[in-house]
Amino acid sequence: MPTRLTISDIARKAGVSKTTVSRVLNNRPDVEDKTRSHVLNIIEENNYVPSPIAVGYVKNKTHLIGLVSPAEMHSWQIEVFQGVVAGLKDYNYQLLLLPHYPDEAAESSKEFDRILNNGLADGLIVLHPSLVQSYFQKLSNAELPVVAIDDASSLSNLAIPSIGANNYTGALQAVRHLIGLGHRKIAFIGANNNFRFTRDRLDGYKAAHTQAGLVFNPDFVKIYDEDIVNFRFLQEQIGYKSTLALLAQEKPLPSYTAIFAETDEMAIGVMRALNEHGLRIPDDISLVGFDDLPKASYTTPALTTVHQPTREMGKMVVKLLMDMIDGKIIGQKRHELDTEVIIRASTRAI
Amino acid sequence: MPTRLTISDIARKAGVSKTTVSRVLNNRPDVEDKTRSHVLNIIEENNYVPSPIAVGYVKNKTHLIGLVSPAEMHSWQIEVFQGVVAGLKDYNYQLLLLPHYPDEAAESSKEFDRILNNGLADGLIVLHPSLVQSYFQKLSNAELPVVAIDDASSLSNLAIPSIGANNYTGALQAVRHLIGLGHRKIAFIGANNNFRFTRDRLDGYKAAHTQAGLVFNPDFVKIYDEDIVNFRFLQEQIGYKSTLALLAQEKPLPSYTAIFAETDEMAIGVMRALNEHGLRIPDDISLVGFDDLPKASYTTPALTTVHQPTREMGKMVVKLLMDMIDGKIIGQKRHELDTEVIIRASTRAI
DNA sequence: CTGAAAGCGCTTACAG
DNA sequence: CTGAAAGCGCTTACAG
Repeated sequence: MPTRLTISDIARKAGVSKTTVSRVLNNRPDVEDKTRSHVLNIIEENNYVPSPIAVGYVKNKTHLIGLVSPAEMHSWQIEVFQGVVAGLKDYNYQLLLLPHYPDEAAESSKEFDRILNNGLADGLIVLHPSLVQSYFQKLSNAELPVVAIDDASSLSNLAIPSIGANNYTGALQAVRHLIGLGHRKIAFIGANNNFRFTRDRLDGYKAAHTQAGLVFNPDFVKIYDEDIVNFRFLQEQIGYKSTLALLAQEKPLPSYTAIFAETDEMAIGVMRALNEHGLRIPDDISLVGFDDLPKASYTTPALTTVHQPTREMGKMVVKLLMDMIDGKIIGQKRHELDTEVIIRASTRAI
Repeated sequence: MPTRLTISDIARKAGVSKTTVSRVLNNRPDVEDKTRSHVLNIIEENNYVPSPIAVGYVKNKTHLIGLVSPAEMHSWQIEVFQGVVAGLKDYNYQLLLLPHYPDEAAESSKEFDRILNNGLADGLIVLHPSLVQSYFQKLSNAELPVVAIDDASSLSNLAIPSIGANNYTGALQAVRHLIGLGHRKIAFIGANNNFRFTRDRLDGYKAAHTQAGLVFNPDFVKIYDEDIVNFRFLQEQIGYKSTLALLAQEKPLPSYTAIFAETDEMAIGVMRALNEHGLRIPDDISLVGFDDLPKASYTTPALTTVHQPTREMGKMVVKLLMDMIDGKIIGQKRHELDTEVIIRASTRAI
């Protein structure tokens, strides 16, 4: 096939006008059956496919969904991403990647402008929790349908609908599990609460204490306070450093018998720190993570954690965006999906 | 911004013709400096960005790269994928996902036609080892630049350039590592050799024996022969089942002291089978995998394996495709990148 | 039910 | 150095 066939070629071969071919292509009712099947035959014979770029151009609709994410995705983001891809199966849309490269953080506003003005996508999915607020501001002003996944925007009441796990309940369940095992002194390790999910998980931790009639000890809550530029690479270190700080408080042995880490990556850092101090999991200290990353079942011991329905979240975000594009929905709502505690080998009764 | 500005708006505001604006936009030299800077100012002031779809349409170039992959990517594919994204940073191209959904395998030819005729991408990256031959045939006939990653096409001499790890040398190194530790009887577990990489790894295993003056025992080579429809989900099972078959051959104890598994996923299956039979790694049997997946360092014991430079492969595939699109290269070559044995805890001297 | 014409937002010869 | 006109491959009123 040297040069691609156009609608004119098909019209000529079929002996009809381009208009009629276009009608057939778009399944318009106002075409005689005979004409339609004849044109369809010609199309079939010649293996003709209309140029998507021409169609997109004239219809002002590309059938492309832009996915804004860090260039280097974090394990959790990849899971959601795969859910998005799975969700797209049911729609006649394709996914365009709009990665954000962190080294351009300095001029990130410009970089984000480039992404936003890209003009190629009919809608945007934001899978980038640490996206700067000003960008969300711009997004919410844009005419483009946008939906976010576990984002920071919700903290400032921007008009962007979002989807996430029920982080509050998830944390509540996790800590309840520990309490159910007899633990009474449970430490919390997390990052600063610039993120909605970090805040919610801490709240869940506190609520579990309250509901069980326990008072949590603020000394046992380690919030890593430095600014988190690159959340992906810092998490393990946050877990590690926070645990060291926690251990330094009580010598030689800590009084808490369990630790709830805000993410699995942090939990892995916790494991490393405990290991180095000769503390055994779960014999000396029980440990619960959050996220249920694929690697959570490969740690030693396998990590008890809170499962997030990442695939479902990906699928749901697609459906939501599609509804927005179709004008069926004027979003702005927050949707939360249920979590589940996955009990593995890092927790035990005392 | 209610309606988007067009080049005509800018031309009017600047008091020049659309042609001149277009020249400025495209950095053509034949514009007076004064005119250029004036137009540039107007563009800047109005925050004007040319419609990529219109530009793509008229230039017949979308600046989009299509990535053909399974909808559900396998850990190794994700690593390469991230390399592709990283590689794209240096080019003015964006990535369009062209996932293949396996349930449509029945009519996969049609499904692949849809992808191929998509017409939106200026070039294609195929990250889908089990892609059917007929599709590669079509790809090689298409006018579109295509480059594959560790594909099956090379087996049939199709004219598609490809990139992969040096699987032969990688396997050679892995088995040499075992031989260096004193192992003399080393089993091999792999899948059928419909894939170039499976064949090469087996060849490397054999070569290591030959070069060391050892004869390998064909009874110790377990090739899982059933057709592999969904490589992702079967690997762990292949490792598991093949190990069981291997163990059934010699009772109660095997005479080999090490196993080389063709992939890390298979190695994980091997671990499970050995565990169930009360054989300890590495005390009773040493184990080496291949791929160095992220989870390889989280297994118990941490897996000694062959590292593939997946990020580099991703970057390289982008560069190659860009050169092809620019007409700098008429590919067809196979490129291989070096591997490295990562020694962890699953191997030891005997 | 069908077709001629205009137009989407750009670029590219062509002419000056 | 600059602009008028044609054209890329479709769709969409409009007229019949």
